[in-house]
Amino acid sequence: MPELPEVETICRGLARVLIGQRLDQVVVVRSDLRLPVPADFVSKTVGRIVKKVERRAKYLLIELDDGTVILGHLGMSGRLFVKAPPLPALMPHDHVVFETSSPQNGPLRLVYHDPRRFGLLVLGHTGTLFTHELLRELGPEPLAPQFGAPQLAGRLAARPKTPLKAALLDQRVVAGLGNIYVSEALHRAGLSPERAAVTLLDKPGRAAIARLARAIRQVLQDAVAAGGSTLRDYVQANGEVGSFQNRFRVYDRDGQPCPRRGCRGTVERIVQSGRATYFCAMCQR
DNA sequence: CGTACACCCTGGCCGC
DNA sequence: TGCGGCCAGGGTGTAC
Repeated sequence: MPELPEVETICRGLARVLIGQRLDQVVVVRSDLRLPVPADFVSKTVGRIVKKVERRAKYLLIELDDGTVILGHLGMSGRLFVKAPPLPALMPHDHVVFETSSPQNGPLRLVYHDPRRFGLLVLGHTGTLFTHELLRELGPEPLAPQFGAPQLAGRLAARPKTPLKAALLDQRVVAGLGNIYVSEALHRAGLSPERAAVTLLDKPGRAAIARLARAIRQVLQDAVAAGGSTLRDYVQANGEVGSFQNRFRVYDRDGQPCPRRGCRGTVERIVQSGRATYFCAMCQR
C-alpha cells in the first residue's frame, strides 16, 4: 500500500508526537504478520523512551533510548496511527498497541493496524541496523542528495534485460518506489515501462537516464509535499488523508487522454509481472 | 543468472 | 440480498 511518500508522511507525523514519550504499555494482540512479531517484542520495548523516528525505503524505524529499533513495514494495507483520548475500543486488525503517558500531552495510543497482515514489526539495534537483513540490500534513497543519473545507472546495470517497470520496483535498484510512483515517474520521464534497462546505459541513453532520475525525485518530492496519496484506507499518523491521488497523471486512469501537453495519446493499462502498469504509448518511448 | 508467476491475506466492488 | 470473481499501494519463494 504505502510507498515512500506515504511512509515519509507517517514518519514525520509520528516523530512530531512520539519523540520523548515513554512506551508505558505494549500489547501484541496477534503476532502472525508477514514475519512473526518476536517473542521478546514487549519486554524489549516497554518502559523505553522514543528517541528518533526515521524512514529507510518503505520501512519505519523507531529508535528507543537504549538503542533498540522497532522496524515497521506496512505492506499493502498496514496503517500506523496515533490516537488521543477518548480512546475507543480496539478495532479488528489492530495487531499491536503502544500506550504512552506524558505530562504535556497526556496519554496517547499508537496502533499498528493491518487487515491483510503483509506488513511486519520486528526489532533491530542501532549498532547493527545497516547490516540488518531487511535493510542490507536496499538501493539508494531517491531523495538523498547524492541520488542522480550515475547512481541510477549503476543500479540498473545489474538488471540489464529487465523492463524499466520491473527494475524500478526492485528495492535494490531504488529504495521506496512502488506501483503508483513507478508509473508516474516513467510518464514524467517519457519512457516506456517495457523498455529494457540496458537501453538507458549506452551513450544515446544518457539523456533518458538523467530524465528518469529527475522524474523519480520530482514525483516523490511532490507527493511528500501533498501528504502522500490516499486510495482506499491510507491515512497519515493523525488520521488525515493525503491529496496526491488527485494529481496522478496515469495511475488508474486508463482510457483517459494523456495529460502531457500536446500529446494526443490515451492512457493504457497493461500487466507486467502480474501487476498493473499505466502509461501512454504515444509519448513514452 | 534472470525472469515469470503463485502465493501470503482480507476486504471492497462489480456483475449476475 | 447473496455469491463468485476480480482487484488492491508489497515482498518472497519457486519453477523455468
